[in-house]
Amino acid sequence: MKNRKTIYAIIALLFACILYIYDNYDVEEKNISFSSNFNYLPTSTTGQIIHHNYYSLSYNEKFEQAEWVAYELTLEHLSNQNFKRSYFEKDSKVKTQSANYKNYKNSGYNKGHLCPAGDRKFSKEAFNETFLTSNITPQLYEFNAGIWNRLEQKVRYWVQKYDKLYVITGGVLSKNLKTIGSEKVAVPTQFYKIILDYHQPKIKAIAFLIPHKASEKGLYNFVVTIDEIENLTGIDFFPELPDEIESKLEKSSNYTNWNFRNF
DNA sequence: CTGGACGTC
DNA sequence: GACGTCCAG
Repeated sequence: MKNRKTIYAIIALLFACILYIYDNYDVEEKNISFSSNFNYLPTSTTGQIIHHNYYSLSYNEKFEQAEWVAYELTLEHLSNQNFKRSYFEKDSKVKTQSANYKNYKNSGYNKGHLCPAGDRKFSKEAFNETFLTSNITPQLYEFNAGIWNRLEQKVRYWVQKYDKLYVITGGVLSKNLKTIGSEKVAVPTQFYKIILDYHQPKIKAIAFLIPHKASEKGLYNFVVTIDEIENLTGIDFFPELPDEIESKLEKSSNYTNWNFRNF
C-alpha cells in the first residue's frame, strides 16, 4: 500500500511539473509572437520625452509644442461617451514650461489637438488629459476641421478594422516658421501622422504628410514614406523594430494594405 | 467629430 | 477664470 501511495504522489508531482512547464512555455510563446509591450516611441531630438497616463510626447521648447505625440489606439478605446470639452492647461511635466493657451487667442489659428480628444474618450481622465498645451499646435480652422479631421476619423475607422494601432503625430518643426503670441508658438507649414499596425507577421505602416491648408483631396494623395518624414524632422521612428523590418517599412509608400474606401 | 464666441456669475 | 449655451465646417 505504501508503494502505491508513493507512486500516486510521484505521478501527481510529474503532472504538476508538466502543467507548470507547459504554462510557462505558453506565456513565453505569447511574448515572442505578440510582443504586447512593444516600444513604439520615436527618438527625441530635444531630450524631453514626457509620459502621461494615456499618451507620450517629446516637447520642443524652441517651437513651444511637441515634435511628436505618440499613443496606442485600440478597438476598446473607441467610445460613444460624451464629455464636456475642458480648458487647456499648461503641462506640469514640461520642465521648460509648455505654452500658455492665451498665445492662441485671436491669432487666427485654432488649438489643434495632436492626440485627438476623440481618441481618448474611454474615460474622463483620459479625455481631460488631452487638454494640455503640450498636446496642441496652431492650426487653421479650415485645415483642422477639414482634411486633418478626416484623417483622424480615418484612423478610428482603421482601428475598427485592424484592432490595434500605434499613432504618431506632429507638425514639421523647421526654421523660420511664423509664430503666434508672446511666447512665439511656431506655426508648422506641414503636419505628419504615422500609423503602425504591429500584427505579426504582417506588420504594416502608413505615413501622411499634409500641407497646412484646406484641401478636399483624398487622403491617399498625401501618403509618403516614413523616411521622408525622418529626413524633414530628424526624428527616428520605430527604432525598436528589427532593422530589416524597419528599413522595409520606412522606405515604402505603398498603401494597398490600408483600406481607404471613399476617403 | 473638429473647433470658437459670447454672456453670466 | 469657469461654466453654460450657441454657432460653423
